[in-house]
Amino acid sequence: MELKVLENPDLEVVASALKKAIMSKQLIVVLGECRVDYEGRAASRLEPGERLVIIKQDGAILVHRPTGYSPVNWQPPSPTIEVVYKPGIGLILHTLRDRPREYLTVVFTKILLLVVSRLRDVGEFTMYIDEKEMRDVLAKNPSLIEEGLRVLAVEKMVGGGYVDIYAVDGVGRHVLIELKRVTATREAVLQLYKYVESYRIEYGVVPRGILMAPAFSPTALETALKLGLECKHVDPKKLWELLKKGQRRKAALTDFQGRPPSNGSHQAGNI
Amino acid sequence: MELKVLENPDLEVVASALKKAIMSKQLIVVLGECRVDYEGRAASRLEPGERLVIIKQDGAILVHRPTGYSPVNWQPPSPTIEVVYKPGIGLILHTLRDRPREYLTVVFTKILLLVVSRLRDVGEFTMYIDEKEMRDVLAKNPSLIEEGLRVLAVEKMVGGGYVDIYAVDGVGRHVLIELKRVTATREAVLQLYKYVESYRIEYGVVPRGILMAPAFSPTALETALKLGLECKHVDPKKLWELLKKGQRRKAALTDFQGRPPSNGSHQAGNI
DNA sequence: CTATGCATGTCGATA
DNA sequence: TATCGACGTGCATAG
Repeated sequence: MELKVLENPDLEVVASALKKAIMSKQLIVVLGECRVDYEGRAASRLEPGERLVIIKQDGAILVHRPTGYSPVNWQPPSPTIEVVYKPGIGLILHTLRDRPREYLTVVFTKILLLVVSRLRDVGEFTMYIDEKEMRDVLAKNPSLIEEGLRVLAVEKMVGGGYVDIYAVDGVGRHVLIELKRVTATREAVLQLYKYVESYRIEYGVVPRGILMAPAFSPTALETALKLGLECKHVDPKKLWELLKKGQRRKAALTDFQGRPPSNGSHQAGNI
Repeated sequence: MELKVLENPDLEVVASALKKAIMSKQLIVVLGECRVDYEGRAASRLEPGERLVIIKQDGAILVHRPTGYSPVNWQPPSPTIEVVYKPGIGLILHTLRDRPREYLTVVFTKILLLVVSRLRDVGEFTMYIDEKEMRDVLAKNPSLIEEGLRVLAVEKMVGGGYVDIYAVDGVGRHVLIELKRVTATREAVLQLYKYVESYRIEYGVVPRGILMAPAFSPTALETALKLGLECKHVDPKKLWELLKKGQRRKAALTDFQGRPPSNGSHQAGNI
């Protein structure tokens, strides 16, 4: 891996190094004293201080202060990054993007460290469970929602949007299920209500509305009660375990395919 | 400013340097090959690759891939960070936080660069205009919303939430105004509708509902029309200019206080 | 401390 | 391309 490190470099030296690094789409890390101006959707100014500035290989720019999760200033991958050294003023980094039109200007007055590199990163990123997977697990195991439930569709178009699960319960009533992976707020209840109302208007039948979430805010519960909607607890962790088990089983099947099972009849009972 | 830079260091050396740096709350930047496991609200795995890992002075951790704005994995400022070197496995960085209970594990198999430093950053950060400021400017200049409007309150409690501006129009009708700094979606309309409904139930009067935003999505306009809510254009930039003018005037007053104004009567006309 | 709503939200999917 | 909804959203604030 290429790696260039300059400690306490001259601003003019950094300027030319930066231009080259940006041109060749390398990763740049700068520790230095700077001030930052931003204008676009909002507008901000950051007075001078020592910061960590990152220019990524796709042109994304992050200005980080020494604490906190989020960058104080940033620009998503932008095509045009300008570097200018002005004696007496400093090293100016200027970026511009359209849609939305926004600019970000970083003016370095002192550079403590410049790192230029190119990272090779093809490692896959997997999120084990998101709302979609929760939905699929529940759709495949409707008894987790309610005994006797029969799933008719996932992501059914109702009115303007899509309800997560569409089903019929044990006594034949239509059921619309909205799913949340985190604590459900009043917003989620209103979203479900919107579906229930749209469904009523469209089909002339009042369906049951079930909101499933690991927890509910008080206002969510209150609103659901008022609107005649049901709240049901669901444990994402449990679904995740189920999903993992399912994947492991699938993996196992793949692993063993073509090999005669040593005790196939015994295993079959569990599937 | 303290600054330690190690290129291609031994994992064991890095381990002790990291422990010391974390103990003394310094800023750490690592370029290296690693894999990452996360489990908490969700769960994820990141396969090996070269990444930029940052440990901030408050214990916040960011794992960045070579492209994109957002970190692929992270942990907000967490009190407990563990560093262990296991020969044959690698350098393990393990962090845990409660509320929510989440852990993040980074396993380095190769370190290309280690930077330890301490940034001094007391520069002030100013955001020129956010929704709150837009609201205040509009409340102080209600004619920008509608001629003859009289503002009764900002952030008035209605039902569960707070409506941005509460006013009475020229013919005495009550008005609820919801404000958006960006393009208003259907969600914003529903939020306003919630306020209007709550108000109707609470006071037995149907108020006007006005949604103000720089732009409206088609579904927002459609939904607003259906629900009898009004959409009004507002230009954040214009409000920002007004705000700046107000602040400049205020600044000017401060600057000149105690000094006899040279042309006070002329200025008064504009205030 | 929890609940609520904003954010330069960002990001992906979809029409 | 614009819109929509989810997010390990993070974050400040009000109660």
